Amino acid sequence: MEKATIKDVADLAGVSPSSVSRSLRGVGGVSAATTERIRAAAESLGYTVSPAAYRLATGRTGTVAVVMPYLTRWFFAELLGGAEAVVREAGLDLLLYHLGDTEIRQRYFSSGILRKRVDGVLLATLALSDPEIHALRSLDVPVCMAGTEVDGFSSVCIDDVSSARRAVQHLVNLGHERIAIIAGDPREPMHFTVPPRRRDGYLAALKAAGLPAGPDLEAQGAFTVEGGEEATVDLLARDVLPTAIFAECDEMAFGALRVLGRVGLRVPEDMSVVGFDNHPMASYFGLTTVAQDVAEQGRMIAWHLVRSAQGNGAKPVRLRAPTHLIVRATTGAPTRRTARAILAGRQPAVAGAKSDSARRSSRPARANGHDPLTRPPMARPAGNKRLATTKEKKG
Amino acid sequence: MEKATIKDVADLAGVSPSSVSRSLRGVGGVSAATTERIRAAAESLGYTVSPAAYRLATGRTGTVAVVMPYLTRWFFAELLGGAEAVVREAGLDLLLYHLGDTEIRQRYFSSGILRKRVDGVLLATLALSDPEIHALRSLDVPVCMAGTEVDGFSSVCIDDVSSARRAVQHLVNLGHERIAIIAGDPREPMHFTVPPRRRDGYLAALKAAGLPAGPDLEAQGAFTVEGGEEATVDLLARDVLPTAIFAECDEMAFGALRVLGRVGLRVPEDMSVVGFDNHPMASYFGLTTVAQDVAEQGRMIAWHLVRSAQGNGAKPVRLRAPTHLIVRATTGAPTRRTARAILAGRQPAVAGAKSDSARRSSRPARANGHDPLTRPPMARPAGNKRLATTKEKKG
DNA sequence: GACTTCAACGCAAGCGGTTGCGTTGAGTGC
DNA sequence: GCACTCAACGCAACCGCTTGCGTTGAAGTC
Repeated sequence: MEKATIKDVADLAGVSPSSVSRSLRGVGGVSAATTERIRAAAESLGYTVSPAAYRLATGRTGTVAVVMPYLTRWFFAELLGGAEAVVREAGLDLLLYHLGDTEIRQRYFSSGILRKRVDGVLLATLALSDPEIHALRSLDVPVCMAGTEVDGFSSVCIDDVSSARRAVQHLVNLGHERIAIIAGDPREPMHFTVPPRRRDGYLAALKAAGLPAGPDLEAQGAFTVEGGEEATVDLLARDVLPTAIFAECDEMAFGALRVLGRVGLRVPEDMSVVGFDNHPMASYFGLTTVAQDVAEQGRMIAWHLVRSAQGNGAKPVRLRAPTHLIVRATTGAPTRRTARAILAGRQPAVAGAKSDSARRSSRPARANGHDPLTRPPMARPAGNKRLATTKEKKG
Repeated sequence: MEKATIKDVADLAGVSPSSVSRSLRGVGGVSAATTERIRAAAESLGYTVSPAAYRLATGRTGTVAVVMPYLTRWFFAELLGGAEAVVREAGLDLLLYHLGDTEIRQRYFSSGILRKRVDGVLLATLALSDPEIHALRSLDVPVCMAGTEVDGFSSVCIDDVSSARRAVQHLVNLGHERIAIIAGDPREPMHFTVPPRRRDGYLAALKAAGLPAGPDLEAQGAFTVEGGEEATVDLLARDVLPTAIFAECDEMAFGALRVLGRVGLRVPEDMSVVGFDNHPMASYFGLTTVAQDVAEQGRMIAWHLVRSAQGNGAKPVRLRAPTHLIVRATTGAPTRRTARAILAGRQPAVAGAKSDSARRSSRPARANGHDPLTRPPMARPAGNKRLATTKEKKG
C-alpha cells in the first residue's frame, strides 16, 4: 500500500505493466473493462507513479524553477504566490531558488544547476548579464521573466514608465511645480531594472509639463523604508525644497512619511507624497499610489510558462499588466508657504535620522533578559497629528 | 556539451561508466590519476548527473518539500527564506507547496502528492488533524514542523506562552492594572496554534499579578492589520476601557495604533500598546514588542531536516528559539485620566472604522482611468503627534 | 617462483516507468 | 471458409545512473 510499483498493479489487475501505464496515462489502446480493473487495482494499492522513473523514461521533469532575488519582500512574495497556484494547478512541481548574494548568483548561473532538472524557468526582476542570459538559453527550456524584458524570453511587466508618469502627472495636476523623486539606488546588488524606468516616467511628466528637473530634485536610497528615509533626509537638506515627492516604491514613501512627520512637515499641506505599488500598508498610511496586481502577474506568466513547458510551441510573448492610480490622503494642492519657511521655524531634527537597520538584522541577543529597555534612536512613530485631520478638512 | 551522459564521460576518459560514477561520487576504488582524467572529461563535456536517473537508481530524491499556509505573510516568507538557504547549501532541492484554501489542503493530504517525491517535509504552523498527521506519517520520511509541536515530528518553536507573559509583565511593571488583549480569531481557516498559546501567556501574567481578566478585556480579529483595527474598535466600545493593549502580533498592534490615533488617544500616555514578533515595520512605529528571529528558526529546523533526510537516524527533536522583549515608544506608565474620560471629550470617530480589505483584494479595475480620486474611508494615517515626543520625555 | 592480497576497474543487473512494435484473436467482407 | 483489419495487449528495449560482484594484474610473502 505504500510503495507499490506499476508491476504490483499490473499483477493485481492481471495485465502487463504496459497496459497499466497506457491506461493510467489515458493514451488509449486499453479496453474500458480493463481500464476499470486497473483503476481499481491502483486505487486499492494506493499506487503513485514514481516521478523519478517517469522523468527518466519520458525525459520531461514535470517541474519548473522559480528564481527569486528576494523571498520576503512584498513584490516577490506576492508574485511567488500567484505563480505557485498556477503551477500546482497544472500538476507541475515548483522548485524554488533564492539568489541571495552575488556569490550565490554566480555559482548558480555558472554551474548549470537546473540542467536536466526543470522544464521551464521563471525569473523575477533581475537584470541579467549576457553570460547569464546565455546560460539560461543553453538550458534549452522556456524561460519567463516577471518585471523585466529580455529578447527571446516571455515576460510580464507593468508599464513602469507611463505609470510613473501618470503618478507624477497627478501631482502636476494638483499644481505642484517643484516635484522631487526619491529613487532606487542603481548600485543595488541585484540590479533591478525597475528604478530607471520609473524615473524615466517621472522625467517625462516633468518635461511634458515644462517643469524643472535635475539633481537637486533627486535623491537616492535603497528600495526600502530605510532607503526612503535616507533619501528624504537628503532631500530636506537641499537649498530649495520641493512641494511634492514621488517615491519609486511604497516602502520608500513610508520612509518619507516618517521623516516628514518627524521634522514636522504636514502631509499633504506642506508636502505631497505619492508612492508606487499599492503595498498592503499603503492604505494604512492613506498613501496615494499606483496600484498593480502582482499576484495576478505571477499567475499570468506562470500560466504561460506552464503552457510552453508542456511543449506547446508557444512563442515568446510580452504580457502587460494594468496599473491604476489610487488617490488617497497624501496628495493635495501645494500651499503658498514653502517647506523651507516652515522648517525654519523648527528645530532641525533631521540629524539623528540614521537608519537602525543594521541593528535589527542582527540576531536577538539577551534572550531571557527582563525589559532591557532597548530604545533605539529611531524609536519614534511616524505620521503626525496634522495628517490625522487631513480627511476632515478635505472631506 | 549540453546533455552529456555518464557514458560520454566514460568514453572520453577511457574508462567504464562505473568508474565515472564512483569517481564523481567519491566512494573510492578509483586511482588518483583516473579520477583526474574523469574530472577533466566531465568538465570539458559540461556533464551533470541526471537527477532523475540518480533518484531512480538510489531511491533518494534529494528533495525536500516545504509546505506553507501563506507565502506573503511576513512570518512565513521569513521562515521560507531561512529554510531555503540551508536546503540549497546542502545541495537539496526545495519543492514549495502552498496550502491555499481548505479544499486544496484536503486534496493535498488525501492524495499522497509527496509520495516518492521527497526525502523530507517541512510544515509551517498548521494545526494538523489526525488524518493529516497519519498521512504525513505514512510518507515514511522525516517531517519537521515550525511553530507547532506534534508527537514524533521534530519542531522548532519559540516559547509563546512565556514570551507573551513577559510582554504583559512589562505592562504590569509599568503599573497597568487593566490590560486588554486583542487576539487572533480561533476560527482562522488555517487553524493556527499560536494565538491560544499567546493568550495563555497573557492570562498567566495577569493571574500572577492578581489583575483582572475576562471577556470584557478581550477582543478578537484576524491576525492582520485590519483584524487589529476591528478588535480595537470593539475594545473601545466597552463600558470600561483598559489602559494597555497586548496585541498577539505586530500587525494587529499596527491596527490598534491606527484606531487609537484616529479616535485621538495618545500612545503611550492614554494607552500603551505592545505587540509580538518584531515585524520589520515595528521599529517604524516604535512599537514595543517581543522579538523573534524567524529566519533563524527556518535555518535551524531546515538544518535538522536535511540531516535526517540524508539518513542519519536523527531522533525527533524539539528546538526552542529565543525571544526577547524590545521596549520602544508605545509603552509607558498609565496616567490617571482614564481613556473613557478622554474619549468623552471627543467626537466618536469609531463608527467608520470598517476595513477596506475587501476592496483591496479585488483586481485593479479602471486600468487607464485618470485620477479616479478613490478615497477609501480608512485613508487616514496612523500615529499621532504626541507619540513623537515620547522619547524626549522618557529619555 | 608459486601463492596470497588487495587496489583498480569492468560487467551487468537493477531502479520503475514508457513506448515502438509484434502478436493475438474477434469481427468483418467476400 | 478464408484472408483481412484493427482493437487490445504483451514483449522488450530503452531512459541514465548506481552498485554488488567478479576479474585482473602488480606488489608483497615465504
